[in-house]
Amino acid sequence: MSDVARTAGVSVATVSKVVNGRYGVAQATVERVREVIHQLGYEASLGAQSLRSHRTNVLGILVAEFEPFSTELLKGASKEVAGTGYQLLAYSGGDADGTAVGWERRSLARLSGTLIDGAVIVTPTVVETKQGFHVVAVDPHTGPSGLPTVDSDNFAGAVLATNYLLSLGHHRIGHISGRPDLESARLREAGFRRAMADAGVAVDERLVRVGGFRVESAAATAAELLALPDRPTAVFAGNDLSAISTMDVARTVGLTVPDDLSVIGFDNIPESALATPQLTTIAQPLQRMGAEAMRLLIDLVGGVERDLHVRLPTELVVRSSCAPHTPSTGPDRPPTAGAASG
Amino acid sequence: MSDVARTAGVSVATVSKVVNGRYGVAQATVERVREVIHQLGYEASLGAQSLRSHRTNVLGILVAEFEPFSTELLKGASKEVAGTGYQLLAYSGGDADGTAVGWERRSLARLSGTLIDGAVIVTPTVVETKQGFHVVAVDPHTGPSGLPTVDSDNFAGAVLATNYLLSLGHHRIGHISGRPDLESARLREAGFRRAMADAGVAVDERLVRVGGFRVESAAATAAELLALPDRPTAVFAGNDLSAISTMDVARTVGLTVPDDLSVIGFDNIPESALATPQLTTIAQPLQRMGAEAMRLLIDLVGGVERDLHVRLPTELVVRSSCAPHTPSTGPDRPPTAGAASG
DNA sequence: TTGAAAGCGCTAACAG
DNA sequence: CTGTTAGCGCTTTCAA
Repeated sequence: MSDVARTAGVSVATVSKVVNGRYGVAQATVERVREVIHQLGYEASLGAQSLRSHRTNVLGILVAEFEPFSTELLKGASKEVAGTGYQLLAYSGGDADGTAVGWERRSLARLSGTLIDGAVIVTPTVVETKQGFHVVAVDPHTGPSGLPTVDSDNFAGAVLATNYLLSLGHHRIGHISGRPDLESARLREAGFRRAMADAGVAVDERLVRVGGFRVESAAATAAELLALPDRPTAVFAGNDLSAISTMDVARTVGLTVPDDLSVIGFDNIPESALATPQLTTIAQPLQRMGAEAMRLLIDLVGGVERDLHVRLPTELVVRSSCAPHTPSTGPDRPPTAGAASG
Repeated sequence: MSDVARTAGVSVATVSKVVNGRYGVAQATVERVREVIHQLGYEASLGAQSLRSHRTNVLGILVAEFEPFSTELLKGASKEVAGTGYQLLAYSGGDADGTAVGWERRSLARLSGTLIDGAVIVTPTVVETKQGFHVVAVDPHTGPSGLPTVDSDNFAGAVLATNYLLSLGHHRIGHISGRPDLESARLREAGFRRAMADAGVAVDERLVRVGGFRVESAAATAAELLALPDRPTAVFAGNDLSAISTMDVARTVGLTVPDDLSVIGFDNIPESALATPQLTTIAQPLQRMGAEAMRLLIDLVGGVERDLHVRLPTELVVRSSCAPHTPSTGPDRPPTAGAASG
């Protein structure tokens, strides 16, 4: 900026005024400075600018890592933000294995005082709101209470998934649950149990295990499940990543999906359609969730009064990873003719 | 930081030393300060820190917008960066319609003096390198020359795509080309022409039109192509987004893909498998490209001597959007009931 | 071993 | 209308 000032023969203060369109600068000066700025390709440093002004027109989206779930949100957020005059800054603050708790607090602390005017945080577990700084949570720990939130109807989705499996005649249904600290994971398990109860099918507790929503941990859990003497004939995985992991493990131990094992996921990340076989799953409107979260944040920053909680519907997407339960599928059932249907 | 200093009964200078692990602080003081930092949940402001120290351990990845192409790169970059001690900051600096030229220069100028130690820029057209700041380009304007670069073998991929269409018996093949300012787009068109020439098939210039790599512009181009009295029987689209757009347009004008029109794309973004019908395409190893770009950047920042250009292979992914050319496929025939096969 | 002071690039008050 | 000055939160001499 001092370069610009020197070249244009004015002070940095004047340049600053021109850059920020403040009143009180002669038209001729404005034009001269503009010209120099253009020539020199000057652009204000985000760091310095925000340090001083506490307003940057940059909105943050904080994630642990850039995986399919968060990048889908990002696509939606990006579309929503286009044309609003805000820019988007996505920050990945998780560490190596993505398990470190507290990344959300750290990232927020690093960016919030400066740099960004507000933030969307993806699957946060603990976030104490700094006052005067706006935060929106997507799929958080605490559920609807507390922070402004965007999520989907996890409970209903889980019921949908479980009922679908039941309707195919499955009874020994396993559930690989997600991160126990996430409300969504708890609701999915609760939905699973509700649907089973409503159908009068007892849940075998040995078939319900934590998978943690991540590829490696879910694979370990799936391996345990499938090694059981009376293994499940169907698995409802807590998310698509776990489901895809489960299918991989099934293949490894010589099981064919969906003939020997039906698998259903949750999320409908694009990767679920790329899996072999293509994954049947419960769709969350991921991009829309990202967009809604940004909209909510923009409204908050702009002081717009509005509903602080957005819940979007889920739906069943039938692809090829589930099949009717047949006698030959079950390790424990005596042969019965015909496919069951509910 | 002054809060911490006050609470711990020391000066901010001392706190800074503790935070940065500098020598010359009594062990007892270190522990006391650490304790306070922990209690207060203090985290240094990225903005202020970088303004002063010019080293942040944050690497940037600059994109025009978060669409499927850049988010795939992001996934790869995220994995590569995990465990290196760097954090990833993705910045979307494009404006509303994503067409504004110069976003790369602006974003770079805003972030480079401070905030990030180096950057990967996705599909830049013009970038003047500031010395002392490391930049890696993915799929750039200028091709291999100039900046350190990561790209894929666009020419070979285009030949692959065209030959595949040719092998299915198509002769009237259209090409919806990409952004003329991108080397990749030019190479894809060149590959198309080469393959056609090698096969002794003349290119009808009316069937080669700019689509610009984006959904809307490609749709307009596709509409023109399909409205031609002697429309093509197959289209090689410059990227998957254009290809999917083309399929949408085809449906709109009553054409069935692949029976009436074969479509092949380029990129293999996850969305291509979600399209109906599933898109046959040329795969670029997108995530690997993102990872390689980060690796290259990390090496540059770390002063490692290495090859500054990485080119990765492309491959044909056959799905369901292409079919053999049959007489009934031609536009000059009256519609016939029944499937066009045999 | 510690703290006072200067300054990173910028903006905001105020004086000229 | 313009420039001088102070200070955002931090790091870094340098003196105590």
